[in-house]
Amino acid sequence: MDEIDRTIVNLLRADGRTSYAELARRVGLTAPSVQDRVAKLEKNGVITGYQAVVDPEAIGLGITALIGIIPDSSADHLAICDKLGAIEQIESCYFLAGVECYQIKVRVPKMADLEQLIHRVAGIGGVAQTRTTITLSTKWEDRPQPIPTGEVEHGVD
Amino acid sequence: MDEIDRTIVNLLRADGRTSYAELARRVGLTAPSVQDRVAKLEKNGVITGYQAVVDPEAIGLGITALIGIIPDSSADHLAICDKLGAIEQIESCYFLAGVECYQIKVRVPKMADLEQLIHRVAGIGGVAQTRTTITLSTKWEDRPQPIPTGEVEHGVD
DNA sequence: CATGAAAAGAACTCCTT
DNA sequence: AAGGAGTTCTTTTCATG
Repeated sequence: MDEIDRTIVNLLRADGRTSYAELARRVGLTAPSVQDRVAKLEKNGVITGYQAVVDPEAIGLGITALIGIIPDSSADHLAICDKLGAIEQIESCYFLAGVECYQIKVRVPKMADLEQLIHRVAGIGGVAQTRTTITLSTKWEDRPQPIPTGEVEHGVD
Repeated sequence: MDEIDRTIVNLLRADGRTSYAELARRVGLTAPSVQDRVAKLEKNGVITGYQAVVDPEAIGLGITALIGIIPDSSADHLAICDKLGAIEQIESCYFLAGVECYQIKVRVPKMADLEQLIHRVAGIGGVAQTRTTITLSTKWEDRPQPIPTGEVEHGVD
């Protein structure tokens, strides 16, 4: 992971469809070399995939909500995660250092869907309480930040 | 936005580098037709971009935190948003229907960076209080959910 | 709105340094 | 780890139904 790799990753985060040829021009290498580097970045788990970024409102998911989840003290967390994972409306799920052990972000078309979803989450075994907050607007999301230069090991080379 | 468009968007969310040729095979059209549809989806704001998905830990951003922000009653929200937007460690920013008007998600290499960041946020004019929660683990993030079929208008065609 | 053909460019593999 | 050459595939444009 040198300066060139960092540049490649930054470029691919800004535009995931940048061609190897274009990347090669930007970093001053040839396409096969860049392809080689990208393959290694993927293999080493630095780049884990590529996604089209979609406007949720444009596909009928106009309502976004954050739900904090408080489990029972004796809750089975593996089971809770499994059950949460099965709910496809949950876009992200964090395990937190707080009373609300989990925070999930959900997207639904209508308020009625949100209500149904909350009941479903609240009904999961081991879930004591939920707290839902509606997002009124998304200022920004998934904004890539530059890779810090002071670097860290990442396993296999 | 018909069934074919939905399939294309779903495929591109799952893998943003899928070629037009491959998409064409999957939806039973030719590459130029698919290219045409994708161009329209981009033009209409359904697809807003493409991103490589990067493992934050692998690039030295091992610490993720959620920060709730409570503003003064008389706060200038445009100014707050501007100041928050200038902080590049903030990956996302939501305006919420709650006491904590904003929730931001930040990523930093070290705890010392988080501390510095909290002070910076707390120092923004109009910010009365912040509440930071460390994420102990990310169960999943940015998981694309299928596009609902009962559809919604999205402006220009 | 989709297709087919044709030209340009990119990706991929192999091989050399 | 990078560059060069050659092959294959894709992208892109354009004319047509």
